[in-house]
Amino acid sequence: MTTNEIIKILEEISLLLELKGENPFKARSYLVAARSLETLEEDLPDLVRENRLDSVRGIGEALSKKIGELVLTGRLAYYENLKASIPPGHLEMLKIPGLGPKKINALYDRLGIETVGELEYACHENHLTELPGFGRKTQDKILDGIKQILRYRERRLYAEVIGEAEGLLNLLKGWKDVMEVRLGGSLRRGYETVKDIDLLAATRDPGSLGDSFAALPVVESIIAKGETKISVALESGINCDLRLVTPEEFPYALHHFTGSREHNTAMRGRAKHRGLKMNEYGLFRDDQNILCRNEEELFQALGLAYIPPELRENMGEIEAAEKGTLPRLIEERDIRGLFHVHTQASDGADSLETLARHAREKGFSYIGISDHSRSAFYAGGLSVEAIRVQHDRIDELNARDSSFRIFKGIESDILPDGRLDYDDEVLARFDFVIAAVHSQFGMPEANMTRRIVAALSNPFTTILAHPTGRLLLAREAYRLNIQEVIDVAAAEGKVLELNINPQRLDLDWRNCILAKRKGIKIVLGPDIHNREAFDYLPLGVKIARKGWIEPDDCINTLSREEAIRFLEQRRIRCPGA
DNA sequence: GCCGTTTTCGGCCCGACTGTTTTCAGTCG
Repeated sequence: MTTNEIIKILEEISLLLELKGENPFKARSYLVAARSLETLEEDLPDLVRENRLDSVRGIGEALSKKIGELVLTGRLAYYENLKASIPPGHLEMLKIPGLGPKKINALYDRLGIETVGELEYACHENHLTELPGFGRKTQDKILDGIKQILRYRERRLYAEVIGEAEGLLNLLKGWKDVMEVRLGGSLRRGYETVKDIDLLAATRDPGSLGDSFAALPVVESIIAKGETKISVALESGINCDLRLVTPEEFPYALHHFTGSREHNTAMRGRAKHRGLKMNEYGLFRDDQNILCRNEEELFQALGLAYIPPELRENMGEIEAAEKGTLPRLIEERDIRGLFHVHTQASDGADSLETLARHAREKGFSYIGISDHSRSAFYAGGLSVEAIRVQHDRIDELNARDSSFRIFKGIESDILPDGRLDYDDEVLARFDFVIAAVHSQFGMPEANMTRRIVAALSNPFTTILAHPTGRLLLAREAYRLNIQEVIDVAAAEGKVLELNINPQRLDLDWRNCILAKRKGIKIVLGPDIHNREAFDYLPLGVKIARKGWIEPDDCINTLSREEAIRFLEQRRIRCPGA
């Protein structure tokens, strides 16, 4: 059982406990443990075998035993019993807005409702209005909620939402009553998927601003509207919250509505510990607000360095901010060149010349071309002859312009047995080799891990592309011991790709944190199949920042000369090259 | 279920909005 599967089970137990009406802090403790497992530095089975699991933050005696059982047997009796004690449809019913554990249990006790379908039927039959604590409005809201979960996915890709969010932001910036406005929530934190758009505005006139916002043509319906918060459903199907505060409250509110919830909980705990109270309106000692003009001063007031929004997931950033060991996160202007670019020679839309020109115009100093290898026949993988033709062309272009460098690379399939796709003699001709899995995704974990480890151990491999193969909201990662892959990559001095295609964002940022700690270099790979993909870079950098990546951790920040040297050094180690 | 500069027991972050209520419970973030 992989660590990821164990994390999912802990999260599910937390929900099941809520449904059972257990102590909410008990339910939360399972979530805290799940977050800790996400950035575990050591191998989970090792920790279990050596009885050291309870040294992990948020894992005590009971959870240590339960996680141990999962690791060693792949099962957990406690979880199975818990699951069996609750109608399976109740978990799904939790997703309906406005329905929580108490109401779900009331529906079950009074009406015997076990599934979303039964609930929908009961609403149509008007049965909910008979229940104490329920009324006509609740019933209508539940029906709407059911329609909504059937109509829309729960989460969207960051890239799918950011355009609309920035559009609204810019619109609000132009309104005269708006003194300041920012994005908050998961969009500001650069989370890979988002549930809604959070906007925060400073104003002296919240009433009229709220009315104007609710009246926007893109607003399909109003979910909730009060003094400080307006929730609406947009025509695009995504929900948007606008929070309204005074300019004085803005810094505290910005921090509060940026989250994450886990980060906020830890921050408020820290405040409380120092005899302070923290909320969206201020930071108070007794009833006296401690003046903070911006987020920097707010962190300072709590004895912390400024924590960039991307890091606010309660994954060690508060401790680092206290000790002054926060990373100097990578920025877009640090990027000097790109690797993982496909041309018309395989499945790219643009020619080598067009891509090189475009990259130069965008201010880059180099690109690394990497078309597909011959086994990727579906993608027009390159024959040995086609490679020779491409290399001649690259040599010509490089000779013509010494200020810009085109590197010769290949995205070589990792064959099912772990070999790369060409003989050593051919592999030795490239400046760099990206190894990637494109077939037989369904292999058992041990085989897939062995396959990728073999590719990482190949001296010709420079980079491992999209290490887990996931497609966000569409396809799970292949079954893989990512811990082992990271360890081998570290030992072999290989580069791991953070593929910045918005659907991939793979390596996952949580694993970027682990890879960085092991000293592994990361490459941002736009996986360019057409010129538009150059626009992936802002999101790619944001996700890299979320993975605690600093300029020195990332090979895209190398200057042209440094990149030449970096790749040359790695080639020298290859036998026969 | 976790955790300890007040603690091995008793806390555990805090407030807005809604709907069904005459003072609050449930849900949400």
